[in-house]
Amino acid sequence: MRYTGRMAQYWLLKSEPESFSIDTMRAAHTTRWSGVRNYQARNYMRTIQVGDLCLFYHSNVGIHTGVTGVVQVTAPVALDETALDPAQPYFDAACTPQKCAWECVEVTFVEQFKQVIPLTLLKANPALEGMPLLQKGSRLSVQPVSKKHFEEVLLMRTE
DNA sequence: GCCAACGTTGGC
DNA sequence: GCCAACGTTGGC
Repeated sequence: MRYTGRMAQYWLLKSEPESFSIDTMRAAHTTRWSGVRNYQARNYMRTIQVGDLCLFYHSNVGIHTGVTGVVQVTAPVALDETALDPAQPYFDAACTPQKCAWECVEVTFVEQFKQVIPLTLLKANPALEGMPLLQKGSRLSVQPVSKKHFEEVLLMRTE
């Protein structure tokens, strides 16, 4: 798939596949990217716009760690309702429907790579130098990706 | 499972 | 507002 059209911004969304994988994402087709409970990640989320493209990253899975696909933002940032529900793991007692720190966007599945692009390969690619994901200590589950780096990652996929 | 890096909490 | 203690993330 090629990406053309309006000027988009690019992001990387992290998920442990045990809790939400690219397979689940593909099956769901569309989902709200809920559960982000970090202010810096939340701040990035607030600047995400409909049409923006996101690399889908599997974290914390050893050699399977890496970029697994692409999703696209299909609805703007809004209240993360999982913060209001005491039954949810991401419940936040400080949140009310009127006032809540946590927000999320809706994303829609675009593509799943035939093979994961592993973190080791990303790190070995000089064209990805400076990518926030590759910085030491980088833990943000929502982080920006430059157009150059986004396109470079797509060049590394097998499909 | 280890542990470095980072974030949050709370006593003072 | 400082900072020690604690909790979480995530690569390895």
